[in-house]
Amino acid sequence: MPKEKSTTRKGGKERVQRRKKDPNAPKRGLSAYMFFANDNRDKVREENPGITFGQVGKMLGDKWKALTETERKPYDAKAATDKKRYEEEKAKYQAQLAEASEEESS
DNA sequence: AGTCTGATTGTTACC
DNA sequence: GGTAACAATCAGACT
Repeated sequence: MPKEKSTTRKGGKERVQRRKKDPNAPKRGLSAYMFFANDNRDKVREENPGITFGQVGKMLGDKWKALTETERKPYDAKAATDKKRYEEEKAKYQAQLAEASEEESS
């Protein structure tokens, strides 16, 4: 493992729309957790009717890690698929940059 | 060359 | 509409 830095907002401040140097911002693909949540959100809520987001989120994360790589596989696979999608965006995004640069040469 | 931070993604629930 | 923990992630910016 590279580094175990708490992915949690260190400052716990507003991390909404920030730094955006990308012209067309190729956004990133979804994370395995996103797909995991997509499949668990309704399931967790079903077993926990009336559960608030705070509980769902924490519980989801706990279960997420509870899963083994094998169980994460399908989710990771989806994440990888989404990543590919992002790759296309990134490719186009960079292609546009190159094009713009070329035109700029004019 | 290597690291690290910042930005982004999606969920639900509430104001 | 936006924000809040939850986790991943990845690419660009920085040293």
